[in-house]
Amino acid sequence: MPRTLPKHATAEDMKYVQDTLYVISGKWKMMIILAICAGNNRFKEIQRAIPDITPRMLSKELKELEQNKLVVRKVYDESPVLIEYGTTPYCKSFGAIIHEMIRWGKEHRKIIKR
Amino acid sequence: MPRTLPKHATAEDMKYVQDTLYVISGKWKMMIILAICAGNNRFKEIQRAIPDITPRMLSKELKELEQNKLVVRKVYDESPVLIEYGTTPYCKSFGAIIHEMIRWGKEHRKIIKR
DNA sequence: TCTACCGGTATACAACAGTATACCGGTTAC
DNA sequence: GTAACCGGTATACTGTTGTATACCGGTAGA
Repeated sequence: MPRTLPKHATAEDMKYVQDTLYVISGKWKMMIILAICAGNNRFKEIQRAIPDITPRMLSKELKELEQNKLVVRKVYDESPVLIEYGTTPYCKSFGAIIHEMIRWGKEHRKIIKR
Repeated sequence: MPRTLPKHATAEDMKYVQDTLYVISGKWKMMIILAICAGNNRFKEIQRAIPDITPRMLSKELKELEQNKLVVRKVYDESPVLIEYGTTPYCKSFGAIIHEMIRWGKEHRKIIKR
């Protein structure tokens, strides 16, 4: 893993970075993913797991996550119909970034505090 | 580098992630950092290097980057006074995340396109 | 029948991020 | 003196993001 800034990052590279940022931007997206990973798979479960989120935001963010294939929405055609959200294997590829962010954020707080 | 999502990420961890996201959020921050890395160290140089940025935004983003110690503002007391922006060694610790984002964004575009 | 849960949607609004446009005082080059 | 560059600031606006609050039809249990 390189520890220097890319000196020759192209405009193309920047687009990729912006894409990645776009996909995870949004106040609740990360929390939603983690809530699902923690076993909250139904709409109301996720809502309860994330105290202050409104159903409107949850609905909206879930749709975006689904479009970006980080989350799948499964409909079980029982009665009453059961809906479950799950993370995709692809979503797990996100792990590296999340861990890097935790590490960097931790470090950052130390740096800023002095 | 772990390739799975953190199953037991704490609320604390989430704060760090949000912090990291906060520091690099902003439409122009990444481009500003890369522009400086590419050798554009003066205000107007950076402005010319990033075609559509307004001086207001450049000023604002530079201040935030300075507060977060990713960028330093050096004043050379010649006449006329010369001001130079530079990235900090700390800023380079960001490299890992940028590279991860480029990699992931590239991958993501493939995934989404099919 | 009444209440409560499910998976959401509708409408209106507030807050924040970003843009457009003009301008500032100081310095140097013609 | 006047034009152009430097490093920005001021004001007003637009656009996007997130919030608040209420509500929907369908199902299940008492």
